[in-house]
Order: sequence, then structure tokens, then C-alpha cells
Amino acid sequence: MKMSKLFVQTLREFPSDAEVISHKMLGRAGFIKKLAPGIYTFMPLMWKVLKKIENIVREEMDRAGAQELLMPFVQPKELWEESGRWEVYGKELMRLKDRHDRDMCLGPTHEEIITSVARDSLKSYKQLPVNLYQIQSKFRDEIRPRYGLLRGREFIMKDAYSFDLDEEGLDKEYQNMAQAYKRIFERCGLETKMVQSDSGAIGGSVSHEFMVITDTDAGENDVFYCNSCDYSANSNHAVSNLPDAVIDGKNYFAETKVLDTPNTHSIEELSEFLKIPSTLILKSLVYIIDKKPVIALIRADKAVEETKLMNAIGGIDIRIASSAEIAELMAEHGFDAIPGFIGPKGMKNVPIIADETVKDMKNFVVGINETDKHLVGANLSDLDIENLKYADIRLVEQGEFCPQCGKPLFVTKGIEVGNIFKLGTKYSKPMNAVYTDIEGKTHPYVMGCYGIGISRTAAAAVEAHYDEYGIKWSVAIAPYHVVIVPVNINDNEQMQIAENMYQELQKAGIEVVLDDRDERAGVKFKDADLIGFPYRVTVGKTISEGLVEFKVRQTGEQEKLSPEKAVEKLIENIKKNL
RNA sequence: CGGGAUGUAGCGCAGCUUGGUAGCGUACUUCGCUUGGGACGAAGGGGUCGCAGGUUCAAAUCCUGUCAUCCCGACCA
Repeated sequence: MKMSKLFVQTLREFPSDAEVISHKMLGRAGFIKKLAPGIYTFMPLMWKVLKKIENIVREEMDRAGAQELLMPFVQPKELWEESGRWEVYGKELMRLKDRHDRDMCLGPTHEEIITSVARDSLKSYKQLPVNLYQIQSKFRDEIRPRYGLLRGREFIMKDAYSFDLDEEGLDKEYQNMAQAYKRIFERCGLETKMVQSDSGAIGGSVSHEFMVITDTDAGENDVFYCNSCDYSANSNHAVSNLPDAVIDGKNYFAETKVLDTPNTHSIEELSEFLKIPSTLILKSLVYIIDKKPVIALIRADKAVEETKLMNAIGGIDIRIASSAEIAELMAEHGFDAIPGFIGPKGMKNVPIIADETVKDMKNFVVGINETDKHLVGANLSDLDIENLKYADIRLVEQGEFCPQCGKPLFVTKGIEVGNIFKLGTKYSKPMNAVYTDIEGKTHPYVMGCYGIGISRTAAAAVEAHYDEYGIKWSVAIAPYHVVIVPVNINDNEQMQIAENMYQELQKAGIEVVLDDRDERAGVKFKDADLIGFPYRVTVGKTISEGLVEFKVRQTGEQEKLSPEKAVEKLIENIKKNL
């Protein structure tokens, strides 16, 4: 490709609406163009990158025994009603109506469709197991799209679905996919961590996420990991052992009684007022889960992990209650306490979820729904709560200990580029997707699903590999492998040599760009660095000695070689890294 | 949903306080000159100033409404 013909426009400045590195770089280097929030045109350079990632994914999925197909973007409401998700999926589902006023949606994921395809065709145990996948655009109307390609409303995804006879088959396929994913991300030049995670709206039991570890803001997830063993988990799923703490208040409170605690609106104020550690306070938080209030109880020095709390109730939407909603809840129970003095006592019309660690607390301090008062030296049995349930709803924090080996846990940011779920019969059962076994009995398929964000992977690669001058693509996913820069296109010798190398490399199957623009060398170098070609060959002043300059973008290393040697070396290096 | 900010040329911005029909940088076109890290000079093309009302002789500028975009937050009691 001649640079003069390449459809790309690099910018002098970063786009003003970009926050994270990948968004800034991809925008400035002319890879993407925004049409609407979270919706982008993939310009030719970007599209080349995406196709390369797709092909790596294809090769590895095929190698793992999966088969590619393509399902529709537009899906009818009926299938989503069968699975029960038409109501459940909420506003994130992009809905539309056809000319007959029938409800449709743009696919955010394809469990319903694939299950419907499978139940029509997979009738016999002889046909299983099967793993089917596709690569296409997905649509999710995110609350707040941001970070460029990292959280878009329209994005490219690979989704695969496996159908097995039983749990054992699923386990095997799950491992098979985990291995395939490792190879895929390695080939893309990305270091990933496979972490345990919550299975979220898609449902199911076991799931893992593949995280690209990054120190930038783009890492939206907290990942907890142990350096001494292989434990690692997303914050919505992580568990930990707590360090020792005072959780029995017997040395502070001789008896159970109501104390005046004026103006102690926060945990800090309360622990200061009573001169006790916050580990002796039971904190009561009001959440609204699927529009209904829920009270969460947790040791006051710890925080609630909202996804865990939501799952404990089986909800799909959670937020903390507003002060108006708390007032309403109080009034309904005949109290008028303000936040800071709320407690579980007497709250009969609302589910109460206590964190597991609350079981160990004794003689603690708790709000009793009277402003400026707390009950001290209390135990849960004193509070007479009928609607109480225990669950792990605690947010793990740095400084706590590994649940497997007891060593300290660490936290880091990660970008989720892939995930794998064991779905079990979550979809096959309600959608009556069954096979007939050898004895003529029917069983629902045991399913798994496996996703990779193709466009997000590309953005994560930029987050992982860049410098102040631009992107540093790894060879396997770079839009082109090498750029040849003749410093002065009016110099016949330079142009002749550059042109020859260009031809030679193309013959060898190398993807090469010849920067034939009548620009000063500085402009060409800046663009080459910004776009991030893995290799650059400069044909310039050293040509008098019969040499060209060979430079590696990722490492910065450079050397002078004859044009023939340079071509040879490029072919060798590039083939090795594909 | 709540709060804040911003909408002026492809991109980045000024002008608005104090109304007089639009400007800078970059990008684009042409010419000259230059050619190893975003040169220089000259001449050009490109904008119903987000949209709709209103005030006024006159509105990018003032008023009202509306739409859009970006950021933060969504209450840890």
C-alpha cells in the first residue's frame, strides 16, 4: 500500500472527548471515528486490526473443534420471552418495532437464538457435543458508554455456545475453551489473567474472565490475586480471610442497653463518640433491588459488594436508596429515624441480608431506628429479626488474605477481554431444548457460553502497548507489518531502493506501506510512530554507504543494514511473530 | 436518574462580559522554497456560530425553550 493512497488522516492533537489512552491514540491516529456515543466507524487501519484479531480467534476456535456460523442481529421478542429475559434485560436491550408493530431487538448476545437453532437440529445424543460460534456486531445500550472502544454500544464480539450431554462433558469443553483463550490472547501479544467472576445477567454457575492487567483508568474491574498460589478473582466474586480484629464488645459494654449518641451520623463519628473500633459496629444499609428495598447488614469497617448483594436476592438491578426512599421505608414501619440511626430491628416488611462475617460479631453497636440513639452490647438474637438471611456480600479489600493459602491478597486493575461461563440448563430447560438419550429419554442440553470482545481486545492491546509517540502494535495484529520511509522522494536513488524493497517484501507476503508522500522526514516519522507500524525502514542519507536504517517500534532498537539484509531480516522477524 | 460543563470550518480553539453579520492554529488546494523527527513564505477554498422562538434597526453575542455532547455522581448512613 502506498501511503499517499491509504485512507487515513492523522491528527495533530488528541480528540478532546477522549479520556483513556486507547481512545486518544486510536482517534488521533485515524483508526476510529465516532458517530454517536459508544458507536464508531472502524476506519481501514482499524478494520485491518480487527480482521487480524478475528482470524486468530477463528483459527484457534476451529482448532479447538468449534464451528462458525452467523446468526441474525435482529431478533424477535418471542424468543426472549421464552427465556424470560425480555423483561429482565432492561434498558440495555436495544428494542425496535417492525412495520407490523411487532417487537424486535438488536442482539446483545445470542443464547436465545442459538438455543432455538440447536433444539430444532440437535435431537440425538449421537450429535453431541457441539460448539458453535460466530463473530459479529453486538448492541448494548449502556447506561454510560465511555472509554472509546472499551465500552461501546455497538461492538464486535465472538460468542460461542457449547452443547453437551452432561456436566462432565461441559467441564471438559470449559477447559478446552480456557486453553483456546489463552492461546488467542498470547497470539495477540496480550498478557492476560484468568480470574473467577460473577456470572451476571447471562446466568449460570461457574465463570471466569480473561483480564488484561493495566495500570490505566481503562481497567474498569478490580482484580484480586494471590502471589503465592493461583487464586485470582474479579471483585464481584472475590472472597478473603480477614485479619484479626476486635469483634466482641464485652470489654466495652457490660450490658445491653440503649445509649444516647447525639449527632453520630457516620461510622467515624459514632466510633469516636463511643471510643470503640468500627469493627464493633453493625452497619445497616438500605438498597433498592429491582425497585424494592432491602436492608444489608455488614461490619462497619467493611463495604458491601453490590453485585454479591444483588445475587443474594436474585435481583438484576441494584442501587443504594435515596434519603427520600429511606424516609418512606421508616414511615412505613412507624419510625422516623434519619440515616445514621437505621437498624434491622422491627423492619418486618423488608428482606434483611447480613454478611457472613456478621455471625461472628458479639456485643456490638447497632442503630435501632431512633434518631440520636444506638443499642450497645447487642447481639442479633436481641433484635428479633425474622426475615434475616446470611450471604457473602462483602467487598474484598487489599490487606486481606487469600482464601486458598492464607497469604496476602493484592489488587490491580484489569480490562475484561474474554469470559467463559458454565450455563448448565439455564436456557435449555425453559426453552425446552432437549436431546434423546440411548434409552429414548429426553434431557436438556448442558450448555456453556464463551465470549471475546474483538474490538475491546484491540483497544486493550493499545492500552498495553504504547508510548508518548503513539501505538506499538505487536506484529500479529498490526494493520501493516512495516513502513518504508524514503526521506526524500525526489531523490531517485532513495526512491529506487525503497521501491525495490517494497516489491520484494510484498512478494514475500509481508504487508508493507511505502510512505511515498512529498513530506519532510519528520512528518513521516511522527506518523509512523503514531500509527504504530512494528517495523520501520528508513531510506535516507546512509544510502551513500549502501545502507538503510531498520527500526523496531516496540523495543526502539535500530541498526544499519544493506537493503537486501533488511528485507531478509524483516521477512524472518515478521514470519516468526505471526 | 441527579449535578457540572460545553456546543463557532475535518480536528483543536478564540470571539460572547460591553449586540453592528466571524476569526486563529492545524488539516485541505495552488505556487515558490525546503527535505533525517510534525519547516518557511505567498495566494486560495471551506462555517445557516447545535436547533427553535423572543428582544432589537441589527443577535455567535442578550432572554426563553429545546436538542446534543462530555465529565462527575448515584448518597457506604
